[in-house]
Amino acid sequence: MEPTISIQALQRMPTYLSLLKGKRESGTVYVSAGSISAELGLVEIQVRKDLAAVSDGGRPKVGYVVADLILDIEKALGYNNINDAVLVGAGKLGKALLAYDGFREYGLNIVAAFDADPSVCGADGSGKPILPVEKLKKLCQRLKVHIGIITVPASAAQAVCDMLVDSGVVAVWNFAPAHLRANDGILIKSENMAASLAVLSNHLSEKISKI
Amino acid sequence: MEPTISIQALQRMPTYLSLLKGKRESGTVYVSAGSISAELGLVEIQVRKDLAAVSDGGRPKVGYVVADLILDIEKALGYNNINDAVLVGAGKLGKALLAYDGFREYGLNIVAAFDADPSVCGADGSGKPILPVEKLKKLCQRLKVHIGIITVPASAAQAVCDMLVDSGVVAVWNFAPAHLRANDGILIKSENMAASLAVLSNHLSEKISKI
DNA sequence: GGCATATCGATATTCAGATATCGATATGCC
DNA sequence: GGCATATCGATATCTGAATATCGATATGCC
Repeated sequence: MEPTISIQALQRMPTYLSLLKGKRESGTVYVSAGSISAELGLVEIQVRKDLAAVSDGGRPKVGYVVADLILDIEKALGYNNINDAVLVGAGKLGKALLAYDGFREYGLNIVAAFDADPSVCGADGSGKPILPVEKLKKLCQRLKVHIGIITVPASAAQAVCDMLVDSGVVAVWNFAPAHLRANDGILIKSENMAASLAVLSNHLSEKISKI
Repeated sequence: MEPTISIQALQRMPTYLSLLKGKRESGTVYVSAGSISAELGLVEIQVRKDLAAVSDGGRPKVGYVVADLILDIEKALGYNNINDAVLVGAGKLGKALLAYDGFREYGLNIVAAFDADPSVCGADGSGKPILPVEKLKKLCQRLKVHIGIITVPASAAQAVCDMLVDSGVVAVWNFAPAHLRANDGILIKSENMAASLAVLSNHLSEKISKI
């Protein structure tokens, strides 16, 4: 194992995981790559290759043991050790993410939010504190936080990113519509809605023009 | 033109657009692929190839005319004609998107939200109506809405997707952590946070294990 | 126990996108 | 006007992911 899974394969893992957990609930013990692919609308080959990258528990004629496969995937994803994260930018989106507790399932725990505007600081409805951004570095270092979530306007995003990296963060989840740069070894994963909209919009304009 | 731009290139367009608009504001008239790449931290080649896919206005020694380039990109993306959209699932995320008015800039206008739960229906703080899901099809057909946004739980996502397609939607923006299927010609763009988290988490577990 | 079959794993092949190379062209200086 | 240079566009190579092919192996029936 440990053959560095491709990004795309990694991104499909949560889907497998969710399907497998459903199967486990309903008491299914074995599952084949073929049945998974049929249920998810993917091609069998891809499922098999993805699973091969994280597990070697597949047996011909039988398939995979559901419970084992779940553990293998979770291990590959690192969901076992819950990761603490900080969030910077307590605007609308920031607060929505802060209040959303579904991330725990994926091993993510937001411990605190930060904002440059002191008027929004204080306790949030979610129970998580919103702190002045000056306290960011200290808290990250004290709690050994390695994940930072950016929900500030685009213009401030790069500065916040630098600040996070300086505080010891090695994985950044960026929701600002900006292209961020950081040294090697720092992973930046952008949730760029503008980029998605570009794809949708382009598809639509091609589609409509054909009508 | 019209050489079907690659998805990845499309997704980079909003970044270019935002940079270019900044330049236009500040009165810059010409811009070269090299300077763009430097400012965004990309490689020059890629910028040139991306721009070549949407514009032929580049002149040696001079570069591109900022204003023309903006128009070319917007034309390729179809931002000129504002697209109406409906949103299904007026939960936390749904309401946040509904209230966010920044999408207009990208040519997207959410006209109404729908929910299966009648108790959340009515007027929203945003001024957009939240309607019972039974009215979805009629409204889509009447207003010729072609974009649907899904913010329901994963278990309901596929059903909602089918319903949208049946109502005439050809581009689906999916925020549910589920893999959706639809006929050819229907574009499904998923904003899968779980997938992103998988990448972050995996990076982190590899990183930490090395320490 | 042997054979048919479901299913996996390993090894090609193909494809799309990213990167590199090189020639072409417009500008500006001498 | 001619030459140096910035910058573009076209073509070629490389890389990584998706897809296809085929042999290997475990099960269960006869």
